[in-house]
Amino acid sequence: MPEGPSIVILKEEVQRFKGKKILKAQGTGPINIGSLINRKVVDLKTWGKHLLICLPQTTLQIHLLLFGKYSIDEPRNGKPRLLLQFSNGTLYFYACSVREIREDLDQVYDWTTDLMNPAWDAAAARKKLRAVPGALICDALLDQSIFAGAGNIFKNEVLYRTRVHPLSLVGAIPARKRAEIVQQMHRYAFEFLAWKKANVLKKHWQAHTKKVCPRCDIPFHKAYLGKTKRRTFYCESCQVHYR
DNA sequence: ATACATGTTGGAGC
DNA sequence: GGCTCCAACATGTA
Repeated sequence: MPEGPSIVILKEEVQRFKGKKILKAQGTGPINIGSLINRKVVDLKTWGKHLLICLPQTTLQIHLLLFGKYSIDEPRNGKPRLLLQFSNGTLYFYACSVREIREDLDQVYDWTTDLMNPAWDAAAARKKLRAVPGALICDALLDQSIFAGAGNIFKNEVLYRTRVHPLSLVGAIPARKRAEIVQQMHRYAFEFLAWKKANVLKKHWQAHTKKVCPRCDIPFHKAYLGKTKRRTFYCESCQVHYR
């Protein structure tokens, strides 16, 4: 469910509620549910893995985390974390984090960090990478303050495409190669979006969950690497270890 | 059925 | 005070 492109799809699916008034709201958690009634959805945005439901004066931030689910019109089993009913349908969110943001969104979010946003700034990402030479690249690619919206699939696929070993030190990777990684992160975000929409995302995985390197045919390594200790699939032979 | 998975946070312990 | 590490959370699937 949750990487940035999937949240963009979610935003597109809920567009019909933009401009609509909340007729009924239910939920658990820190939100004052009663205060939502009769307020209008003035905009729908995303930043990284966050869906932002903009109301006058305030914004609801939905993060689906690892297991979050949503549905439109058809409730699922269990109690929704948030339910919003409009004249033209009902939106349900389950097992997600729901927060309220009262500050101006432009103060809270740096839109240039979001891979999916037109404001995405590759040069800024390169600069942030330059600033963390001691980090492992497998951790840096999951850093939401550098690549908002990227997740574990991005990490595995982009490191494989660019032939970079996940344990490479950011500072040891040549600047040109780092630039290529940044560019591929952005490119993969939009390929992910297109493939997910066409229901063929998994078919295009070259490394993630794979057992054998499609390039040289030797077995992939699977390990839980970096500070993030996330599942990593890589080829010791094809991916260069910069250290 | 036990483990694992597209993720983040909050608090303990340095 | 700040950094790091780990437990905790939530749910469907193999």
